[in-house]
Amino acid sequence: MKELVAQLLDHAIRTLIEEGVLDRGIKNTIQVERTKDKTHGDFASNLALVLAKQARSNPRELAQKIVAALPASSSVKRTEIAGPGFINFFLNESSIHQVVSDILSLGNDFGKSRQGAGQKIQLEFVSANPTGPLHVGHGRGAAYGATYANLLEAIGYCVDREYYVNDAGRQMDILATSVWLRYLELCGETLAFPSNGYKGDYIVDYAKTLFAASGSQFRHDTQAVFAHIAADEPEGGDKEQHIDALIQRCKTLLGEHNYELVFQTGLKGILNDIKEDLAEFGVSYQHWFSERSLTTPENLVNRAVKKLEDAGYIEERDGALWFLSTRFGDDKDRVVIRENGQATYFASDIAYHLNKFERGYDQIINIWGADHHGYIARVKAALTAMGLDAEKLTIRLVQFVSLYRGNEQVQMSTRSGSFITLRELRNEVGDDAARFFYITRRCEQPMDFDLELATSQSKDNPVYYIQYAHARICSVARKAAEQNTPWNREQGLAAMSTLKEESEIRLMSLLASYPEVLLNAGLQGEPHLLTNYLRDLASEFHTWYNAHKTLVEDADLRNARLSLSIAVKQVLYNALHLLGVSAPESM
RNA sequence: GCGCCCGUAGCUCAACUGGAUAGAGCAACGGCCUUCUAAGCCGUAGGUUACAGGUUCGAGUCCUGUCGGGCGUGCCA
Repeated sequence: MKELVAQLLDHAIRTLIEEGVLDRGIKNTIQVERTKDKTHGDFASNLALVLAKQARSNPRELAQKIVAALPASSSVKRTEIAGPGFINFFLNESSIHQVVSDILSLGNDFGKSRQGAGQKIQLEFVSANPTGPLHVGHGRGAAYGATYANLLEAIGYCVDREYYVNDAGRQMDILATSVWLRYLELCGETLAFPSNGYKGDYIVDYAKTLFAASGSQFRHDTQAVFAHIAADEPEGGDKEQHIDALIQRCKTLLGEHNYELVFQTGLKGILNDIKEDLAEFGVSYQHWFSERSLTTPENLVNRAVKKLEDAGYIEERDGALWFLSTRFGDDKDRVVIRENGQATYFASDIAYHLNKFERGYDQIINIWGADHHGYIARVKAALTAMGLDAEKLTIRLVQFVSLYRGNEQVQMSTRSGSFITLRELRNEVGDDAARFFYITRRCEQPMDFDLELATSQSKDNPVYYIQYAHARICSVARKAAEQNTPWNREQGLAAMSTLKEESEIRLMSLLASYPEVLLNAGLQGEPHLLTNYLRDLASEFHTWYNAHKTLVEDADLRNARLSLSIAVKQVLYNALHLLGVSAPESM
């Protein structure tokens, strides 16, 4: 309908150009908006305001000329010029009613579009290091990313969801060593656990798994493990040096094969936990991409560095290899290969993005925690340096979640093990409320999550309000069947003109705007537009429900109202489904 | 210091990316169940959009500066 109005305006402009009223070279980007205020009609355009300057005319006069040149349409009842020169369009009733019939025939597909035309988008999100369970910050990225992907699919894009598994690097060695030390404790050794190790209880669980599978075959006595190891922080030493020395000792005592076995016990344990957690949260992926796979069998990291080198953007300084990212606007140059010959995390990232680009996506979207924003400039610099189009890559930052219990902020740190996990949050507030709550705010807005408030069950969770509207409609439909006057769709659609109440017209108009809201939310990657819409729709429905009885004597009116109700139910369902929230039939 | 994200009602947030009188939900107050689910509805109250300039028909939105908050600024991941 919005397109129709735009077409009418476009036609009018062309007529005016032919008549010589407007210059041939005039730039006309036609904007049509749904009005906030129904006294302004159903749609409004600012076209005359935008063109007034180019046409050297005052906006209201120009608006009059445009209106005069508008072709007749069976959908438009009348037009009006208002305010500084807005053109308001009032639709006639039959075109307002039409949406109910459209929704009923399209069903689950109502609202979807082909805007994306099958373009391939890769969406990478969460990608938390597999060194511990997901916490509430990851939960926000998960809810946001999963919903964003759903929205893109709904508007015609082909989406690959991917999780980048950081299964290489020092943090993983710390994890493996932590598991081994806990395992030694289970074997009966007494030791001082390193202050920089992973202290969470889950580490002990994986140590138990290892002990159950392998007995004490990896046991070494404490003296041998800690002999000549640099002192830990509490003893006045450096905790980093202490843990690095322990890692080396662990590798030496276990040997390559056994070390890998301990390493895999920890990695698989955590990864399975993460996968299960996300699956239960309704978050699924097409690919789990291993960082280790970048180096074996083919070393893509070396190839990426070579590409940069061939392009002339690598320089050796102090024994390390530097990527000259300042040539592309970065603040400083960055090391890719360290003095000790090891690739940096950044080098892996370059290789990973090279790989993404080689897979032939039309667009690549990364959802990162806000703490990674310093990486945007350097990653884009690397892509440009390799001759790739960095514009294809969009990085969306998700700001942190601060947890509160009442007025007290909950401190979180992965290393110390004192954090709230996503699983704990899900168990406390439920998956529906968690999914919904996470995306009600723009992702670049920091979020305060008050557990006491969210766990207070009923009122404060907006999701119930919307689900309740859905359940109410189901209840009415059940009631209609019980009293032997089940919904008659044909009769209802034929009698739409009996729906004359103001709230009924508003409701239909709101239903008609759903495809536009979905399109906007998807293109802009802002799911909160959809949660706002759902609240509005539920509110408009509840208002109508309270004011006007659906199951009335008059069969025409009853079926028309039932048809409208079922259409509302369908749209509630469609939107909730995209958000990963259930639509209960009764509550 | 520099870079990024922000600053809107007492609180938590919107505002269709520059449109008409800045809107919701909590919290407060007053009404509505013999009636299809009261997890609901109706009404009242709440604002110099941090501040100062600028751009134009028109600014919460864009540009500059100031103030305030969060995050980042490793040969860590």
